[in-house]
Amino acid sequence: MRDIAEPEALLVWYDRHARAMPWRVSPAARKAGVLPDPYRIWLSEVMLQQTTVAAVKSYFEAFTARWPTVRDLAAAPDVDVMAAWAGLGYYARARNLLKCARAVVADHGGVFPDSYSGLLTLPGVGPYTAAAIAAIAYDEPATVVDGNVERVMARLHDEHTPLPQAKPILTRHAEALTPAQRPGDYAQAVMDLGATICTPKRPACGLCPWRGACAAWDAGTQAELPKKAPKKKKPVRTGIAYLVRRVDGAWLLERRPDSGLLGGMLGWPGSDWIDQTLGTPAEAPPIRAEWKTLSAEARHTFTHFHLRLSLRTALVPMERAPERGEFVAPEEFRPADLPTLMRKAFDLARPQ
DNA sequence: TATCCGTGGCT
DNA sequence: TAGCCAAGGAT
Repeated sequence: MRDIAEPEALLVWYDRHARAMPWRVSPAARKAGVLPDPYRIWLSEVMLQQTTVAAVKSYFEAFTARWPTVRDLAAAPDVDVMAAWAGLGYYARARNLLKCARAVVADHGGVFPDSYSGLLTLPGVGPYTAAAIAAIAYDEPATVVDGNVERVMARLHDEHTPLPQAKPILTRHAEALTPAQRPGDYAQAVMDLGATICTPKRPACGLCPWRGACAAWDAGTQAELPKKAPKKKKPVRTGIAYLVRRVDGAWLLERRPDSGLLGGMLGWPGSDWIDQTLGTPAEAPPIRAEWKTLSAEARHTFTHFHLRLSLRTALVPMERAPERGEFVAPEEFRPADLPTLMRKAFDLARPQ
């Protein structure tokens, strides 16, 4: 006979095994009445969307050191925030981050809404993030459903319906378990369980506080859950990027359009990127110059395609005016402000 | 509902 | 190496 999964059992486990994170208030401190700053919870949750804790930590520290409050962030220039986000990926998050900060200041007096529905109206805040902020920052019994929770619920209930079709079912299971006591700790506990015990591969069931309640454990199916729809193969696209240096050391860079891939980020001027099967991309030099082609190409994989970027370099005189982009003085140019693809291209082209 | 949107670590 | 995966949201 299988046990019933009890939130209390998970909380006991969490009291002993909660991982320290820069934005987290420990279970002991929460019991003493300490609640985290909603600004820091919001910022961390946006950064954590589809992103690992390890990757987020340094960005979180940098953002909160530079912009300690939502008012500070709301007042920041767009280009500063985009540059600070460079390398973290999914750049729409950074654009929405600013929109959200400015909305909180303009429409909510600089204070984050304390309800799920209020949070859900904010840019870049969806069902998961709204529930996470409500639970963690305000201790409201909101149910968080992220990839960890989906996996834990699929295993607890031995649910074989593939994702994303199974999402509503798994959400109902998660809602049924959410406790009225310590909902903030509980939300973090389920996600910690998924991240450290109920892992995608080789789950550590021997250490799991819910093993006695787990239908997948009983059936021996835990390693194959959750089922997922098969993924499509990524096509290969090719393009050309032009890395232009002026004789004074300035680099020719171009701000990408606000929407679409790498939207709002700095990059090297270039051609369209076309599917490899459609031939080779048309040259699109941003300035008149004598071009050298690098033997190495920049390779980078995005969410839905592989890119092979051919690199052209040139040195141009002071008086030469570009048709696209703007020259950035060497003392103002930081490769770390570029998205990873563009930084790879720079690393291949830069003088040693 | 399906597609678009990054990156780095791990196996 | 190539695929998988991570505290999703917008359209």
